[in-house]
Amino acid sequence: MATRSKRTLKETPKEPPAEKARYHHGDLRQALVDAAVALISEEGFGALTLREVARRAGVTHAAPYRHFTDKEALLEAVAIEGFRTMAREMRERMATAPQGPLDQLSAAGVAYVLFAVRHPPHFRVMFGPHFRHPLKPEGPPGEEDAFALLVRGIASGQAAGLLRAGDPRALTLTAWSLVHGLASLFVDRQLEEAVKGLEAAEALAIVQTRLLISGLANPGAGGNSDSR
Amino acid sequence: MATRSKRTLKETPKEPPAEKARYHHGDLRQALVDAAVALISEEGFGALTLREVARRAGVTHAAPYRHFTDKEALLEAVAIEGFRTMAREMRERMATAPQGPLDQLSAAGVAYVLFAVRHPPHFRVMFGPHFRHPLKPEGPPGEEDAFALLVRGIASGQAAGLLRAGDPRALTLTAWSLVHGLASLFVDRQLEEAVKGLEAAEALAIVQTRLLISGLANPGAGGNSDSR
DNA sequence: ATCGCATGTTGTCGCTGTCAACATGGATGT
DNA sequence: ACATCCATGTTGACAGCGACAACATGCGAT
Repeated sequence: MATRSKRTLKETPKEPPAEKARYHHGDLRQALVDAAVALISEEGFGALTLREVARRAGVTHAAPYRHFTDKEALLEAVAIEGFRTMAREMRERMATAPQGPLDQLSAAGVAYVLFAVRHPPHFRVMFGPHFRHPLKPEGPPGEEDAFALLVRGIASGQAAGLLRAGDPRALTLTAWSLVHGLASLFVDRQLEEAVKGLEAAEALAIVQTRLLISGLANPGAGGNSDSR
Repeated sequence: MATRSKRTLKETPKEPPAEKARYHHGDLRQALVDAAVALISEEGFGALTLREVARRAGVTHAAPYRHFTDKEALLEAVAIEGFRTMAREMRERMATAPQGPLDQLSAAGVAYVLFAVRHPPHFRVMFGPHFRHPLKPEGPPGEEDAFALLVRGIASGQAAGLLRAGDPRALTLTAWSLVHGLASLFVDRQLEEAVKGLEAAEALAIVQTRLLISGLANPGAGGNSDSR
């Protein structure tokens, strides 16, 4: 088997890029997470098996237990990776969007939906019925998670007088529900087959977030958008 | 136990209410569905086992295979029951609500959310990652499903000039996403623990649907609601 | 060079999903 | 009335899975 030699370490006296150790395998923990995501994506949720994940990672059936206490712990790692990736993608899209509060909010919402479309296994694990506790997002300290980004977007819009006044928590929940619902409908394939491409999903997400934002706009203000 | 003839194929002199048979057990098929729902509700999704379901129904471990080809088929039966119940609850709430288009739409949305809060196992199975095909709602002929009720609510609102003009499909998707997202967040326990009661959920759903509807209202029309 | 402990392996157990063969009894036709 | 049929339920079996214990290996600190 021409797989990557199990030890890339030979020398590499400089390998502190954080994360876990890399003893025999290299980075089995991450390899298991990746294998789990690929397996869900290819074979569906029912095919997710610790033993198959181990097989794909090239180790025996009990090796995963050195990194995860049980199957649920592996899924939890997938979920945490998903929360971090989602927040990162939202921040990235917001960075390349116009800086007005409403456009920022729209960018956050669109990125939320697109994350789900691009990473269905992660999204399903994050919000699926696989955990006992609600499972907090828990990103690296100093980084805003997806929910915080929405909260900030709503607050900025209200502060600028572009969004209607009122309990910001209610408006935030409206925005969150809309993007979460749209993302869920995409992932669960409830939408007409017409919108199956990534571009179609993006276009739909843009239409929906703009529609919502214009609905939540301050009736007293002039326009519906702050970038045109 | 009131018996009911099994097949409608032969003669069915006086028993066309359809449904399945009831030989030895009575109505094992429905008993298995009920047991599955109770099991998910009590022990969680991971505890759902065909053998445990059979145990709870008082039959041996292979009996379910006389009614369902496999575990997925049992879940499909749960999902179909859920779709029918959801549509029925929505119709019931709409029947007791004011008859204005916007109040009807709001009632449909609130009932959608409340169905999820009241029947989390059904909701999760309906929209979970448990099936290969999208799984069409499929209600009894002549009865509108949940989506059709939302479509009709939007169309009525637009026809009455109470909702903004535009592609009705876009507005319908907005409404569907909002209620579906709110329902999903409730079921997956992503919301603050503050709103854990049924009344709190209902109040929140009412606030959210009204907020959405006022956002989608026709700016040309006078008020936001048609019942006050 | 040595040793310890993290990492990976082997073997095992109970449980599950699924199938085949068998048993039972209610419905059916004459 | 009665023999029969077949839908329903049972028994037994097999492979695969999650999880654990005991064992083996080798990296890294000493």
